[in-house]
Amino acid sequence: MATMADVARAAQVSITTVSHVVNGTRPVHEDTVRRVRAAIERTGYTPNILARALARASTQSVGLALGGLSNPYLGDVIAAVEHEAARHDLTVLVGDTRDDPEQELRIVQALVRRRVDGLLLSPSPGAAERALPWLAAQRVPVVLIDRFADPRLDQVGSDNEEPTARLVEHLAELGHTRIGLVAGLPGLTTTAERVRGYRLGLARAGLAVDEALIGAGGSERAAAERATAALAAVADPTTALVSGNNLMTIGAMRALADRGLRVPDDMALVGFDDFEWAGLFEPRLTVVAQPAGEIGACAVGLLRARLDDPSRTPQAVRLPARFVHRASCGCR
Amino acid sequence: MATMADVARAAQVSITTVSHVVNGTRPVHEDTVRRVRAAIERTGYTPNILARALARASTQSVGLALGGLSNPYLGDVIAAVEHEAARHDLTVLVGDTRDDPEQELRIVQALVRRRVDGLLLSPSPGAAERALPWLAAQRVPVVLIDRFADPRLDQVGSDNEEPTARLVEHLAELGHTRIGLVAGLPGLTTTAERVRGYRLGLARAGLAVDEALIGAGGSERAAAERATAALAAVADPTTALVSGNNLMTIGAMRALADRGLRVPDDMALVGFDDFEWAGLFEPRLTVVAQPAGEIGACAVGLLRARLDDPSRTPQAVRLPARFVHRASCGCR
DNA sequence: CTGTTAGCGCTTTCAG
DNA sequence: CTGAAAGCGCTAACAG
Repeated sequence: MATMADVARAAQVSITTVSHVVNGTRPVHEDTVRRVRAAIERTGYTPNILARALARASTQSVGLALGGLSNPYLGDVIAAVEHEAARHDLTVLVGDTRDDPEQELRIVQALVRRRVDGLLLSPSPGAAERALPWLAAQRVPVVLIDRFADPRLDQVGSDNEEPTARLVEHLAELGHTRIGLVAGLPGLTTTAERVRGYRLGLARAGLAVDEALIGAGGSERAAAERATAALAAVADPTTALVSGNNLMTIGAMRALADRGLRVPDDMALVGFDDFEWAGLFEPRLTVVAQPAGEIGACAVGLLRARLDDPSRTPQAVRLPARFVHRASCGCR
Repeated sequence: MATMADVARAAQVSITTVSHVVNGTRPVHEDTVRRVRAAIERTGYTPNILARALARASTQSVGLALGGLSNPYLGDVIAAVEHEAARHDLTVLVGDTRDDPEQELRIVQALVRRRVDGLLLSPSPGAAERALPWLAAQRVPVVLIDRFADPRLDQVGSDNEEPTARLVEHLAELGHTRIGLVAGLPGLTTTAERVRGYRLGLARAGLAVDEALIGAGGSERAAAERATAALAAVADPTTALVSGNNLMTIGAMRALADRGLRVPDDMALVGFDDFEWAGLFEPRLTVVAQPAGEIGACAVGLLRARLDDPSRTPQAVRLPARFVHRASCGCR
């Protein structure tokens, strides 16, 4: 594969000059430019960006470490991050932490070994014990995305409490008094905040909290199926359910369908997270949509800001979620 | 950030020795190993794999360029490729060609600039004019995945013709005589093969081909909606539909629901591609499942084989698809 | 068992 | 407007 030296030889100029025409880093006589470009063409030269990164001590890339890449919400976040990064000539390297602290550490290390300029991380429960301290020791610029974990770091995520409360209130207004929650993984700030929102919503509606109606959905589909089945079977059962994220919503639907319960007639169902097919299911799902695009863009913005001023004081940004009113709540 | 030189100094050994204990590339006295490991610990050393790649002339990474990363089928392929790659200490860099020849070329170039050791590419229509010739000129090892395009390259994909024929025959056995096809993007080998399978299935069932029943679904949801609507409205309309891929199946369902047509009673629907939620829709979808896992693993295998013997003769591998019988075909 | 040394391909002073 | 040369962090002969 052709190198700059090959091009230089072919164009009868120094490597320095080739470098400068490739990067536009200093004025070069236009005839020379032409000769160099021709030589590049002729040799089929393709820059080696590893070598460039080594010499420049910057890879112009950022790492993005998330848990559960197959989650469509995260897909939107990835797309947004890549879009925003591309606008600033940054490449994105993504890795899946699987929300496991050890795997998270491995992924984060892999990214740092690749010398990403900074890192966007959705901290797993346990990040504070493994990945975060390691990153701090390496002095790698980090911004936390989607979930919050450490005020000493820049962080950005959706508002969780208020929108969840709103979901509950909506159900209460429809006359429901036994409203269950399929809650996410304990240890995630998002879970805690959404549970808080659930309690808040009940309180606002003048409803008491029945701890038996808070099911452990584990942030994923299978556990949510079990939790939903349990919630549909308690004494004086629930007539409405709030699900804590998209995967659990799917699980809840599956569990309800399996027991012959129809949504919304037998059980109203609303959830956190919108997803592409939420409007395709029957009935169409009423949900709270996280601002995935804004979150991704904001995260990149925060990282860039920190990159060019490492001593900036850390910010925590909350972005508002959107209530998407469809039919699964029981409204016509 | 600590370098090998820092570690060497801290451990009072040469850089060479540090390199060898880090990589296990030659025997080192165990006391020395201990000293070096301690120094690594102490300095917080993290290897710079860019520098390593530059020195070794190998990045131990492969590029994976696909069209439409949000497609769940491709998600499975990606997971399989990463899994198989990881087993051989290879990292995967993925890029989205959006099935656009220009974007495809850009992505492929970006990957080569990163000096991936080889490339897995799902060729867009038009790859033969842009990306493929460029790659050939660069002499980058390439294996084509999912779609076929050039016998001079290694290629691997699903069997398309026979499974599609099987879908059609199944519908015919159920008594359908007006069977429509929502076909994919022209120019893709997968599309052509599935259309061929459709014709073959009709022939085997003793049914004539009515060209009016072949709709242009464009391989994506929106076009498939339009095509489906049209197929449901032709004179002597179809009573059963075969969809050419997962996205188009979604579009077909949407279009049918919008016109109040129930599956399978008013219109039977079967499709190519299984996807996570195919069993969640009502009715559950009867589909042909591509062997995404095997395809991904095989692609990595072919690339590795070529990497260590560039003069190997190119192989084209067809992997069998699986018929997943559920309810949308109208069977009880 | 360990160290010296010459690169890998590129950027970037410094000098002209 | 152009070039020589030092060096980014690491690997791998080669020599001992």
